Amino acid sequence: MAAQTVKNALRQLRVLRGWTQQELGAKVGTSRQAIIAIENGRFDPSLTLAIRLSRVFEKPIEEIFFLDH
Amino acid sequence: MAAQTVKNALRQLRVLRGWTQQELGAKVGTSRQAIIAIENGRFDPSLTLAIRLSRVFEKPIEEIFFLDH
DNA sequence: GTCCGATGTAAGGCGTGCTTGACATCATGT
DNA sequence: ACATGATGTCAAGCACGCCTTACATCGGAC
Repeated sequence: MAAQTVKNALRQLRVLRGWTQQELGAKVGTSRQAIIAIENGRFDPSLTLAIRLSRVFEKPIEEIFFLDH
Repeated sequence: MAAQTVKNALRQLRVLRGWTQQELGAKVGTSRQAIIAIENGRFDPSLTLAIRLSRVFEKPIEEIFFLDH
């Protein structure tokens, strides 16, 4: 089953900027489905993708992704 | 090909603190071999592991892992 | 010269991250 | 009624992250 261990603020940040999932995917060079899966907690992004996301949102990784405990 | 796309300052930070690879692995809950592979650029850590590493080094992820371009 | 800690590599295996393509739903607009 | 855009799901497939076990090397201490 999978399941993510990291929570994230992707959807909130994306909607705030008025971007669609497809637009965000294009910005960071990944697929629309990958964005959906990450936003909905089906799995965690790779470190590479997390860094790209933090760049397009102009926020440090620690303010986008949260690991419990 | 594989190969990492993210460069990191793990070895430098680890040696500065006088930790062995095994000790660092234990601190972040991973194996000695995984630490070696990451330090030597055989692959990138997962986001979860990157966050754990940033915590034991008490440094933001951006100061440990570097993505080109 | 031998032991041991630290580092490194290799192989087999498993779950996950991500891809492409196809299809479903719902809201909005015409 | 129909089209379109945004979101979501599913499935097959591939590469990677990480594990365990095992073995090799090198340096320092005795």
